[in-house]
Amino acid sequence: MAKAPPVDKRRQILDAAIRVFARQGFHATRVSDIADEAGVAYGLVYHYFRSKDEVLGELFVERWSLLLSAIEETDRTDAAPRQKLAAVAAFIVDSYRHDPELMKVIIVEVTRAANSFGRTHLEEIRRAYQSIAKIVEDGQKKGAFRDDVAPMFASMSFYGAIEQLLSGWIFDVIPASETDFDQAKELVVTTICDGLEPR
Amino acid sequence: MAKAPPVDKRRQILDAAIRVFARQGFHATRVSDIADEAGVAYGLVYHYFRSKDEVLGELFVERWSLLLSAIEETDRTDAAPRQKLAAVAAFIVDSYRHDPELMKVIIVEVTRAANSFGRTHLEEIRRAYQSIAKIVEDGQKKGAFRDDVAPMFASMSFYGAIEQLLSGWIFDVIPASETDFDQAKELVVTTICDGLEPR
DNA sequence: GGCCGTCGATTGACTGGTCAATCAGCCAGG
DNA sequence: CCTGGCTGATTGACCAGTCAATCGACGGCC
Repeated sequence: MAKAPPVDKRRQILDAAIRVFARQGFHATRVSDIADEAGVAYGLVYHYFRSKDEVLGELFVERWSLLLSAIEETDRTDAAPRQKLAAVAAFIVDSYRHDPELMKVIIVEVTRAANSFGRTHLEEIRRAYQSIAKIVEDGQKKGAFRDDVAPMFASMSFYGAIEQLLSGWIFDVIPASETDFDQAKELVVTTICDGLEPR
Repeated sequence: MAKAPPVDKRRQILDAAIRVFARQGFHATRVSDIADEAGVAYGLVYHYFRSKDEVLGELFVERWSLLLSAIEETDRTDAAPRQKLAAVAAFIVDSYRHDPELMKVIIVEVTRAANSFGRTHLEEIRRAYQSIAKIVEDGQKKGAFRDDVAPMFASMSFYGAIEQLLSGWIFDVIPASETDFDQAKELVVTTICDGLEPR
């Protein structure tokens, strides 16, 4: 018999951590909560990770590197700048649609918590802003975007708008249905590129 | 002799808390840190406040109610919708310029930490979004704004963009000089109202 | 004036409970 | 029988919140 695929306990712990962090928040979860949720002994968490922080760090890095690749990948495309922004927005919104718990953890505990834990990852977060800024800068060179707005500034506004929407969904401030997701993707881009005032 | 104005220890504690929270973050500050910074005995903090949370809560409510009034006040004005948004942006940016430490604490520990502490104040936070949404809705009725964007959605994008800029300043992701502040006020409004694409 | 009682403000040592992290071994598969 | 994934009781540190004691301003009373 082929040896039973050994359940990957490390993965099991990470997945359990997503659920528990999403439910209780990072600070309020004890390492024993993670172990219990994973159906694993307390000590095993420390066999695979040096600390509770490292568990969260791993979750963040896993997903953030995907985002970084997605942005940079998109930028290499020869699509119109506006389309590139649309692709980035779609990727982030779809990430949330696909795995809301993980995105909640990343946004709430890392991205928007740069003071405590996130400080460690500021460099990676900044890199995402920078990549989006590059798309904007490129659009300006091509005359597709007005050039009186600093690219980094536009990038922050764009990303900030998206993250605020995710936060709204996460905390039930605004409704979150499938159609809301699709509209959101489109409307962020419309808002940022066309503006609120009629053309 | 008029009796010397008794130093208001309560205020002294609140002001010390702003400094310490801004420096170390809420979770990392011990109540003794606040007391030390205020030059006051440990127990006195508990004389004036029921808990460490209540200290932070007080700081938040004090300032957030100002923001709320400012937005609602602005809305009562008969200025153009775009001008109203500009006024709101200016108020927030100026709040940061005037007292960066307090704004850092509010944003990092409450507004962007809705999971842990901020949950208690979700209602007040939502009210700010709602008030901004009202300005947008009004603008749509007057034909000043396109009406195919949900007001609440536009509001979240607008506020999210501003908050992201403040976060950028707070964590030194983007430079923060006096001229940056002034430009930011203007550019958020330009971006949101006119869009990035040339007219 | 001098004395005393009251009461809120202030002090800081102490307690109780919580958890992250360690570590001494267990056991299953080779 | 040996290796290393796995176990979970234990330890040690940390800290929020309590509380009993002291201080000092003020007013009433002789």
